[in-house]
Amino acid sequence: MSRLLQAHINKFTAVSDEEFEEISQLFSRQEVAKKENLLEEGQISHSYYFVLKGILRKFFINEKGVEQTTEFAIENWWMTDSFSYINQSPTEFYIQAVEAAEILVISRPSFEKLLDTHSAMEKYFRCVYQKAYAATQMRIKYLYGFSREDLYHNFRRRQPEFMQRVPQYLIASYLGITPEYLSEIRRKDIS
Amino acid sequence: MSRLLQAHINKFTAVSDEEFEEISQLFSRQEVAKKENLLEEGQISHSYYFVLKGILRKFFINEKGVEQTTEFAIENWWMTDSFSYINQSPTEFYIQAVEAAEILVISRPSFEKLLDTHSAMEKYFRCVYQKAYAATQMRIKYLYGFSREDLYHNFRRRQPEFMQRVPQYLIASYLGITPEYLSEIRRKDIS
DNA sequence: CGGTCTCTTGACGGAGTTCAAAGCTAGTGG
DNA sequence: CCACTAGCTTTGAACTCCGTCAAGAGACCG
Repeated sequence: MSRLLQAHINKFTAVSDEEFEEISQLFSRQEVAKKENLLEEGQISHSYYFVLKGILRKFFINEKGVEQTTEFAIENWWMTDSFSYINQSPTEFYIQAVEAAEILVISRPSFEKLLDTHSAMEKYFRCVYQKAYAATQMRIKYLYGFSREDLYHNFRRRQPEFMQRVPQYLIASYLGITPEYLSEIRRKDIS
Repeated sequence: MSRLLQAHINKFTAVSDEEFEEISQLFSRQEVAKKENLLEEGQISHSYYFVLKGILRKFFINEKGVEQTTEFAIENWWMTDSFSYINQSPTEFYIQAVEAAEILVISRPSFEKLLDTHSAMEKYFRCVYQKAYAATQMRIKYLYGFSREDLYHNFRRRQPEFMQRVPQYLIASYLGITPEYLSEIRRKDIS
């Protein structure tokens, strides 16, 4: 059903074709239109998403009513609001498609079953989380140590694919700066 | 040997006394003096630490030569530089005891063995990472959405134990503000 | 006690925001 | 396939939060 997920799992652990066949039964495939919300503030996060194609973003709305993007997910990335998912508490986030996307969805009960019946998946998700955690740690380091301008240059250098596929006001939103200021930074670069 | 770790593991999964006996063979106990470094910039992170008593902190030194604290760990918390630990690359961080501490240490080879021979531990660490990841996600949300002043009030409300046990200049370092500005914020609160 | 480490105070400066308005671009319907 | 509109990007001026520097006041440890 989805070679992409199978390949991703096999990067971290080994599952046979037969086992993956069983695993993939627990997922469903879904198309998401541009700007469609998969999750909205106040809801409880019941699903886990794996991106096959397209881009998702996670954002919240701050006190001033401004959208703050905290995470992008492209092909091969997992996405959910873990906090709401773990505690089954109302989320403070939105998950939205930046561009039309194709995803795999697994519900919480199925996810539990997945982990209980396939011990390889415990390992897989341990690795996925470990990596995601390490990445966020680095992210926090950057948020602290860098000026907004350096953040932009760093982002540009490390994630060039996002620069091309994501509109500028969303990059500003991800970097925690205003579109106006981002525009100013870019002007400096060119001249 | 350590009831604390056993209890923590049993919060997420079930291990018998006998199994825990085996598990605990892989750890060693260590005392850390105040201000002693467990890890220094440029080294490779070979160990994972579990705090039994006291406080550790992780920090890096930014371009201006200022220490930026990115994480505290108290009783029942795990600590390492995951990025260096996973990739076996030189770390950019220091890990230091804020106050005299007592910790459990497990080396990377032992950690691998732990995961390979005790499948319950895959589950345990999957849960630990999942939680840690969710916590960092929230942390990033706060770093974006809040002013430095709000960050302080939020920290004070949510982590009162740290307020009491950690000196103010370290809290400033954790919040990413100067001790001077933290002092100014506190003054406003009192009057 | 004496010295180092921590916390406070105040004047000044700069990075980044806010607000308002104008120029672009891309999608949509006729 | 063109025209129109809504959404995106750019510009500039005023303002604010927070950092820097310098100096003084406590507080803790030997």
